[in-house]
Amino acid sequence: MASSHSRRSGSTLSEAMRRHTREAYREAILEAAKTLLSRVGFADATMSALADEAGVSVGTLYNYFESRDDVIQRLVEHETDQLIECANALDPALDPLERLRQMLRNELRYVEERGALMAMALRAGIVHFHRSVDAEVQAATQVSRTRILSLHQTLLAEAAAQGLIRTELSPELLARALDGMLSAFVFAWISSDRTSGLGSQCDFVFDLFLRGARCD
Amino acid sequence: MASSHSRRSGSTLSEAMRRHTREAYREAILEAAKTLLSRVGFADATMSALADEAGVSVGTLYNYFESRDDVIQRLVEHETDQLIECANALDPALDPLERLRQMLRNELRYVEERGALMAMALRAGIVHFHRSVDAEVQAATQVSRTRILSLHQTLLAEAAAQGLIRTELSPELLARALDGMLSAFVFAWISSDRTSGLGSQCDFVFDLFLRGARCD
Amino acid sequence: MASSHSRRSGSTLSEAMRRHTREAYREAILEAAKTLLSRVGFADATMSALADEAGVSVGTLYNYFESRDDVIQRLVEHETDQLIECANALDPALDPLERLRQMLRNELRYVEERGALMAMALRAGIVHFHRSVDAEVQAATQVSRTRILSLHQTLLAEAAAQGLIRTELSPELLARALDGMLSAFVFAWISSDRTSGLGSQCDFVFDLFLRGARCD
Amino acid sequence: MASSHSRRSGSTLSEAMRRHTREAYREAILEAAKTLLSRVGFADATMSALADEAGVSVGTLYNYFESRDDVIQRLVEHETDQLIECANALDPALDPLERLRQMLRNELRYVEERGALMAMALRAGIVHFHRSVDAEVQAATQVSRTRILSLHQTLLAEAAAQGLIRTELSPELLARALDGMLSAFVFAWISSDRTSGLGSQCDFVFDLFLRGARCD
DNA sequence: TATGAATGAGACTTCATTCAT
DNA sequence: GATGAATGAAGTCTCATTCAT
Repeated sequence: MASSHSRRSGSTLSEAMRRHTREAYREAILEAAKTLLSRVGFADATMSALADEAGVSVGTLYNYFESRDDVIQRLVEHETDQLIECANALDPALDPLERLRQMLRNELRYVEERGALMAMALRAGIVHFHRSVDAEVQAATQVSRTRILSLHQTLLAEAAAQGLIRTELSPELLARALDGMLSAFVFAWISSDRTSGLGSQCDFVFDLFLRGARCD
Repeated sequence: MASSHSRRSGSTLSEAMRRHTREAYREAILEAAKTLLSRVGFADATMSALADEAGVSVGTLYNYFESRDDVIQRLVEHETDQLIECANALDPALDPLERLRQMLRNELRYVEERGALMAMALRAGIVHFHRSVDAEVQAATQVSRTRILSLHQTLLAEAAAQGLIRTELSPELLARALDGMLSAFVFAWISSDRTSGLGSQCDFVFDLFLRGARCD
Repeated sequence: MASSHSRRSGSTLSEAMRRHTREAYREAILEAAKTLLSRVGFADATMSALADEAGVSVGTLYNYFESRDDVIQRLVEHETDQLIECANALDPALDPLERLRQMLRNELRYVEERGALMAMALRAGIVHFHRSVDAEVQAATQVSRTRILSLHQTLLAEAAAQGLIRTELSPELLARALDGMLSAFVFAWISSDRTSGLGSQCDFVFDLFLRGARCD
Repeated sequence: MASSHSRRSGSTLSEAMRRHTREAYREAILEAAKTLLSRVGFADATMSALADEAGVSVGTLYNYFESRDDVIQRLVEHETDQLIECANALDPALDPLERLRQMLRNELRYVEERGALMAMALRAGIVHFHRSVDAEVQAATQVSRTRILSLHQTLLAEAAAQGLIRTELSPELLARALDGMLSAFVFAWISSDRTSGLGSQCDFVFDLFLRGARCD
């Protein structure tokens, strides 16, 4: 009745519904992609396997994404967004180092709960190595990774400004080192049976980062 | 008919010769593989490309290696062997931390000089992500990686025993963290134009590892 | 349940209206098809593109036509009808050769104005070559083509009867030859920038044809 | 014995043999392509069908040609070469018009004997219409077609110079018209059962052409 | 009836591996 | 042993057609 006018931008109801459905599909496919990638790796995450995982046909994937690379790229962005959302939710009243520690905990928890492989890829730029994952995707991954790294870096710079950490150390290099350590633990966790709490190792890493290994 | 060589007799001499020749071929192919992988990545390192690089035919590759995966696996092992050889050549009179620092320097120099990609694979288990690099290869890579890690770990344990580093810290976890930091710098170097000296960053990392970031 | 329209009763009025609407839709779709085919060729004239061009949904196309091939077939017929309509509108008082000349001019103008590709298909049976344009469509195209040819042929036969052209030449073969010449010029025009007037070349062709066919 | 030296460009025997075999394969594939295209049209001449026709595997096709388009392009060139070879074999002592008539006869005989469709494509530039027959192939086809047309055109120009045909008619347009007429008969022959002699119609066409083009 | 998302057969192409010479 | 052409499974992507809303 009300929707009989095909005015531009009108059709509020069914239009919204359609958009909502589409978005749900996209999300479902990305979710399936994450699961699949975690299970079989980039390598065997073929479009056919992804279709199976998502419970749709191959053609449907191409109704929502332009190509295999597009799926990966969107997934990387999607995951990054979620990580950064977590980070932004931190209490700004805390001192920078405490906020950083919380953020790292979040990231590790995220890895544990959500999807190991993607997070790892985010951390390590691993997408780089896969055939037919072309330059654009790699660049996008690089961007995602940089977005997270700069959050860390910013907090480290703040900490330096407040005299909490040594000022002669470049925040950029510090962030890189810190990230590397965490990545190593993520790798180890993934290669293991993934039972031990990954989050609990955050303190070890962060403490080592702050105090160093040397005897006082 | 004409192949009188393959008689049973007189094996000692020609046998040794044959073995020697075979070994030389294997080495040459592995060398070519390293070069090729460094240049084009796992993705485009097809058997055909490898044959070209090595200056032999595709068929010949299969006379020396069982499969593409086998080539990769042997290459990883081969490279690991060389790294460990370097490590073993270090002066045992030095204190453990100094030996460790030297060893890390070696590894970084190795990355710079020999082949970024392979070294990275060694450090990060990246082989994991490539299609058709199957479980066995991944396991072998893991083993290689563990062999290097345990050298680091041993030195850290020694250092702890001599009271040079905090004893309440697990050498295993310390080695993992240290490795992660270095990996991060290797990644960064590879992703950059690879001009800045990678070796020079060893001290930054090792110093950070020892002293920590915090103000005194 | 709600669809009270499809009751058996009161068919006359609404039935006519429905039929009229349907016909309008069909025409609109065929018009869109002609435009699209002229612009992008058979190859890229997908059903989706046709739906866009016609401003309807893909599903709607299938409410009016049985298949993609059906659309093409009906289009060919439709275009042929129009050409023949033009031909029938010619002044019957003129002598046969003059009527033929007018008809050829009409055809060429039609090509210029309406859609190069379709017309070319009509003239040359090109539909034959496109994948998934199946035998039935080809046959229909052939029929359309033959309908036009026979008009030419009829006029030539008339001309022969009136002693205007040599009678020992088969009107069928003459028509074929004439058609071929025109096709060649159509092809050339299409392959060029399509700026030069195509219609103006009609006289060259027809004159060439006549001075050969004409009685001495 | 003699071939134990792997000198550059040496290995005369096996090298020549190999080249010969390769060439034979290429020819066989092109021959199969011609047959297949004649039978099923461009449309259904898939690589898979071509492989079947040639009695090889799909992969083998790609050892000899870069792509499907490449096959078509080479085929067009190949056929053109043969046609032109025929033309060049004509007795230069004959007068131009007689040479032209012979040439046309050759072409028609060629169509009858060798492969209708390809020849038609050559004549009509039909390749233009097929999806995924890209610009380069079309250009190549155009070139091939032009090569043949210019031979005709040259002979017509000669004839004009010798006062055999009207000089006020452009040889280019004459050639085009002549070609169009022949094409029409080729089309008709192909669309028919292909039993009637095509070659025999040459005289009809050429006579028609001449009595129009000829000086009074 | 109109819609447009889902479907899946099928096209082209790649490349690890085999095998006849 | 060395060679390199043949093989064909497998991958990505397209698009005519169907069907639930």
